[in-house]
Amino acid sequence: MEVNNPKYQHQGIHVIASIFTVDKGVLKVLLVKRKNEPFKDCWALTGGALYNTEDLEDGLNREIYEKTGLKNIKVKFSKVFGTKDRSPVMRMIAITYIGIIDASKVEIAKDTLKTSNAEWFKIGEVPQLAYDHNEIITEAIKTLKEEILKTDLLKVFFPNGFTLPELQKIYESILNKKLDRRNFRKKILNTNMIIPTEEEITFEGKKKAKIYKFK
Amino acid sequence: MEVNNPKYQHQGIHVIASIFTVDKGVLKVLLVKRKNEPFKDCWALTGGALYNTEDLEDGLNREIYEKTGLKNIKVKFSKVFGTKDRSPVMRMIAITYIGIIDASKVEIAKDTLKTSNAEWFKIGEVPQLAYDHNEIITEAIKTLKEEILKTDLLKVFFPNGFTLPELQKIYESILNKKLDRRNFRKKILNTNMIIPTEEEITFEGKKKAKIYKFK
DNA sequence: GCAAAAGTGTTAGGAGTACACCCATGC
DNA sequence: GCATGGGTGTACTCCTAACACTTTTGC
Repeated sequence: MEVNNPKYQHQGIHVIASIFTVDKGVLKVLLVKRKNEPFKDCWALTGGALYNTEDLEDGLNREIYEKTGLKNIKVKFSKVFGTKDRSPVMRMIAITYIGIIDASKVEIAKDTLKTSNAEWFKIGEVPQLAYDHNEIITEAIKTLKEEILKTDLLKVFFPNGFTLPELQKIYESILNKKLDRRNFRKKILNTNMIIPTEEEITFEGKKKAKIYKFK
Repeated sequence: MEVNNPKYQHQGIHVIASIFTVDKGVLKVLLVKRKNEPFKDCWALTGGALYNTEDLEDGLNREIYEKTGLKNIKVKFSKVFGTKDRSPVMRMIAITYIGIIDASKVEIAKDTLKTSNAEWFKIGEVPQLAYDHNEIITEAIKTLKEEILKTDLLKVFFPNGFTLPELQKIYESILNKKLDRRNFRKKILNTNMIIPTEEEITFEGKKKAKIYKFK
């Protein structure tokens, strides 16, 4: 290929993460306010231009760190966005991911080199965002709902184990629907992703609940 | 973003298709021989550098056309390949797709501006390819096996309808395993993707078989 | 009449879903 | 003793997978 062929010069790769949390039973997504053009002062997802020296997920983690101070976020691929006009500056392809963290356990940097604010927004109260980030979130929520039942993404909420009612609450918040307690137990125990411990704890009720852990 | 920042200058996007066919019960993939560096004279998948003026699938179809003469191939997204060293020339991200055509119904251009040959290779007899294309094919076969049961990708083989034994043969060739005739019928009829016609035809047997069509 | 393929039905197991009652505890 | 949430079992449906015999027809 010809490195300087104008037909495909000035292209770049965005790596973008929709970082979610569940806060008091409500699914939220992390947005940052941009300091720079394009879309100066707009809210946006975390992410940015991939460097030549980085693999995709490494670049994404650098971007997340630069814009929020968060380190080593575990992400899962969601979708590719590549329409030719999605960036006003130059041709950018977006490789998008989802991640989930426990907002109560981390400190988000509100002011960085590139951002002037950072907030958790409820799904449904997300403002108009930079680029095609609104569309990216829509797809990210789909991916999240699919992945959550197949993976241990929720581990971040429970470093020291969890009771099934606790876990179910998180599932319900993300899927945005009530689940039957008996069916949830059967399903989650059948996945082989979690194992019971000998410990018990009282969570919301008066009766003790058994503590489980992710494998 | 700074257009001339060297950290993310000279990046590009590959759009790449693993184009499959089934030929006498054998799954094959289309490869072309490259005329140019890098990987001059190597076999490779169809595809190439996306232009700034094109959406992803449009660019892919242009590349397929330029390298094989094939037009309007229906493709499905497979996977993203983005390790930093996957191209020796510059930083390239590959957005990969699968497609399927009936090799007996098309003419593949063997000599083009960019290719000196084109051949169908049996899966398992694919040579060492350019870039990471061997790995791309491996993933593409996975995607193909998943998509084939959910989509009407196989329509291309049967523009005038098909009998269930015929369709089953193709499925078996792609999945690389025998299927039970009764279970296959039940499953495929349940998908609601095909409808029976009033016509019948003899295919391999002596008894007539009913002709179906994709919706 | 027989070889070769087309067509068909039943059963068993697993996953999902709907649903109701008892248990342990704090107050 | 009662309110609150934790824990459990059963029945139905649907999907999957295994499996054997009859039908048609060309030779």
